[in-house]
Amino acid sequence: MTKSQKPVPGRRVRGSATGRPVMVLLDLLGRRWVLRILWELRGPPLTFRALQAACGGLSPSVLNARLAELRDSLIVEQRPDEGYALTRQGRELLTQLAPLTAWSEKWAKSLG
Amino acid sequence: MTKSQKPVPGRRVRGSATGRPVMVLLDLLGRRWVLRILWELRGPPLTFRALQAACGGLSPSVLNARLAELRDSLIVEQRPDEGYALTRQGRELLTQLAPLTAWSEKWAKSLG
DNA sequence: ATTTTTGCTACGATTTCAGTAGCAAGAACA
DNA sequence: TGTTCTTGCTACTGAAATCGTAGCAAAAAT
Repeated sequence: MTKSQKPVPGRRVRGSATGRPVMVLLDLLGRRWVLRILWELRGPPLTFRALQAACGGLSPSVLNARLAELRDSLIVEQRPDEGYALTRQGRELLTQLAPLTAWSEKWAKSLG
Repeated sequence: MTKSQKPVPGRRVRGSATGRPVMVLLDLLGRRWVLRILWELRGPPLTFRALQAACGGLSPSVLNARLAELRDSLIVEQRPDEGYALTRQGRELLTQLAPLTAWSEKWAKSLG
C-alpha cells in the first residue's frame, strides 16, 4: 500500500536533501505527463476523460496519480460540474511556461 | 538492442501523433532528471561526474541516456577538456525556465 | 427503465530507473 | 616505467513507474 511520494517544499526530494522549492518543483514537473497535463489545461476545464483524451489516451491510473499530486500541490483543482482546471496559482505557473512554444518552434527548425 | 527513443520534432511522440514541436519538447523535458540536469548546467561546464554529483548521485546509466538525448537535441554539448555545457540554444531554453525559481518561492509559502 | 457518460480502481505486462560494480583511457605522480 | 587517480562510461540486477486493458459504481441523459 505504498502511497505515491508527493513533493512538498521543505521536505527532501529526489536528489536534493535541502527541499528547496525550485528543486521540489523540478521534481514535480519532471514526472511523466505533468507538463503535458498542465498544457492541456491551459484552456477551459476538462473532464477526466476529456483530459485523458487530450493527452493521447494515457492510463487513467497515471492520470489519476498526477492529478492527485497536482491537487495536493494546489496547482490543479476539481470543480463540481466543470471538471479539472488550473488554480490561479497554476495558471501563473503556466504563464511562466508559455514562451516554451515559441522556443520550441525555433528549436524544431534548428533540428532540421 | 533497443535504442532509447529520442524525441524529434515532426515525428510522433508519446501521446501526440502530430509531432508538434511543443509536444516533443514537453515529452523531452518531462523525462526524469532532464529539468534538473539543465538546471545544474546553468553555470560553468561540468564533468560527467561533477554533474552526476550535482544531481545528487543519479545513476550514470540514466545520466548518460539523458545526456545523449540532450546532445541529439542540440541542447547540451560536450566540450573537450571542459565537460558538459548548454548550447546557445539550450541556454535560451533555460532562460525561459528561470522565472520558475521566483514562482516556486511563492508556491512554497502557499503550501506552508 | 435502459443506455451513456464519467471518474475512477485493479491488474498483469512492459519500460524505466536506482544502485552498485567495474573497466578502459588518460593524466598525475613516482 | 610503473602505480595510482580521475574520468566517462557500460553492465547487471532488483525496484519502481508506467502502459494498456478491463471493468465497476454513480450520475446524467434518453
